[in-house]
Amino acid sequence: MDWSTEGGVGDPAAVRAFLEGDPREIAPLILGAVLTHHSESGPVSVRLTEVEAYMGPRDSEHPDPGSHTFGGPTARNAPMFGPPGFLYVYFTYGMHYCANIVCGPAGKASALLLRAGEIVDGGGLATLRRPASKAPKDLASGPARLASALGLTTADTGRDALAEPFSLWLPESPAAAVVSGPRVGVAGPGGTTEYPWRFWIEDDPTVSRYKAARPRNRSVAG
DNA sequence: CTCCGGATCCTCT
DNA sequence: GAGGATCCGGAGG
Repeated sequence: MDWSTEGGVGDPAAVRAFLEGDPREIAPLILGAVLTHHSESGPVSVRLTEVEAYMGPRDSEHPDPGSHTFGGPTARNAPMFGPPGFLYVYFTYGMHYCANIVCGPAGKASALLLRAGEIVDGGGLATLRRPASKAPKDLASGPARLASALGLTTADTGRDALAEPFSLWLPESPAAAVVSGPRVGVAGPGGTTEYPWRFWIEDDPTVSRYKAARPRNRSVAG
């Protein structure tokens, strides 16, 4: 990757080649990249400040018990088994969407969950989509918040993030201070320090606050 | 500031 | 059936 390109790298072929690698190596380099979605209502752009890497199925080279693909292909996770640069968007908790960018060559079933970012364009539209946010830095400070601010839903899963109405620009240079730690909200062994695959820009105010996975209420008593 | 519970339905076993 | 790669508002310190 030619990091000296003025204004960053936006050529889809170059970006897709970059995304063909291991998401754990891509993660610290993709921080600072700008993802844009041109919807009918207008564009919104987010500068990524926090991502998480998710690897492959249990019988693969890099199994990941925290990944949606751990148990193998399903209807939902199908895009993760496809080529890099495409979106994997899933619906969770009955009300939220979260978006990933598929990484690795087709078949690896790895991806980067877009956990947080700074809205750098289309702040008005992002605010309309996220009326609950109390400050601009909170517009995309969480995976469901980021997806909401960008207007992403399961209608977008499987779509190419490197072609209209989307675009992805890699930063002019890698972020100076990137740190890593265990992934947020992942229950079981995949959420431990054995899998320190959450990456974020140190001290960036838009990074989400860490929360460990919380056990659910049991609806049925013993 | 931190902690906690409820919301709400799709997905896979 | 069970539970989730979450968010938000309210209560308490």
